[in-house]
Amino acid sequence: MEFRQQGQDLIVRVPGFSLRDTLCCGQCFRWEELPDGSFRGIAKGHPLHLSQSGETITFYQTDESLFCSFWAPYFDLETDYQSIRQFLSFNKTLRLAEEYAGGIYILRQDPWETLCSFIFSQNNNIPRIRGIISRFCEQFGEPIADGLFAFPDAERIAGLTLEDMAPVRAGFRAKYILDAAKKISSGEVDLEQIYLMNLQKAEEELRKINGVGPKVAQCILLYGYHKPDAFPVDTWIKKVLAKYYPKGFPKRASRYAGIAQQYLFHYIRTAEKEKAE
DNA sequence: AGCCAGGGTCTGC
DNA sequence: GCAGACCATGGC
Repeated sequence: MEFRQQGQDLIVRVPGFSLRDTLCCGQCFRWEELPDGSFRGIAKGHPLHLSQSGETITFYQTDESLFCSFWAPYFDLETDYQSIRQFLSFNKTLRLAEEYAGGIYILRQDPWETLCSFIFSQNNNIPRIRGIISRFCEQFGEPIADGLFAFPDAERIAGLTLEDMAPVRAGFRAKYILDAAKKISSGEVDLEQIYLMNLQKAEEELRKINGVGPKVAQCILLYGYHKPDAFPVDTWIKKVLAKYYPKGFPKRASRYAGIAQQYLFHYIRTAEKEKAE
């Protein structure tokens, strides 16, 4: 990864990285693709507009200090994904998935936002998850920039009633969000401590929250805590496991099982659709 | 109309 | 421990 300032923008070269695949692969729900193919979004209260052309990413209106302290870690630009991809390619299906979806980087998202996002995700589809989260932030988050809202903090949400949540149209998930907010803001569950825990303890801790089961917990650990061995199993991954790994997922991949999972998820959902066309 | 969507809880065996 | 009903909502 190399970068340089160009006027008010920051220009970054990241070979192998795909901005679109990274932002549209289902790990995050708040980035919007504009008609010109660029993306606009907000993370930890920082608004951003960026685009990709070839191996070059342009972070508009971004200075070096914010890039180094926040955006480079957020997009995980310091990690060597080429060697991870090579490591995973020992298996034929993994190699195909890696070749197809290897441009995906695993973001370092905020744990609280990730927790809520994947509670909203249960028994739901990606477009509707995006809509729910968008309404949630518009209703309860601070306006930051034109049309962009911060993700509301747990303390704010803990003070809401189910009635307040109605406009979000989250269905049965609304009560889980309120339970999460109460347990986080009261300190009953400490999101900071989870960074220090191993996978199993971390999952146990997260599952103290109503509406957080194994799949949601693993998503939070992978996308919110950047634990690359977390392995979320949803309906799509179940199909992959049944079809390609009836004897179990290769143990050799377990160190990067979450990244493999993300490649497989994107591969099975989009590559097969393309083939059908 | 019925099924599915990045599931979890609760009940009954 | 494990299957099965049930849970809101929207797109197809």
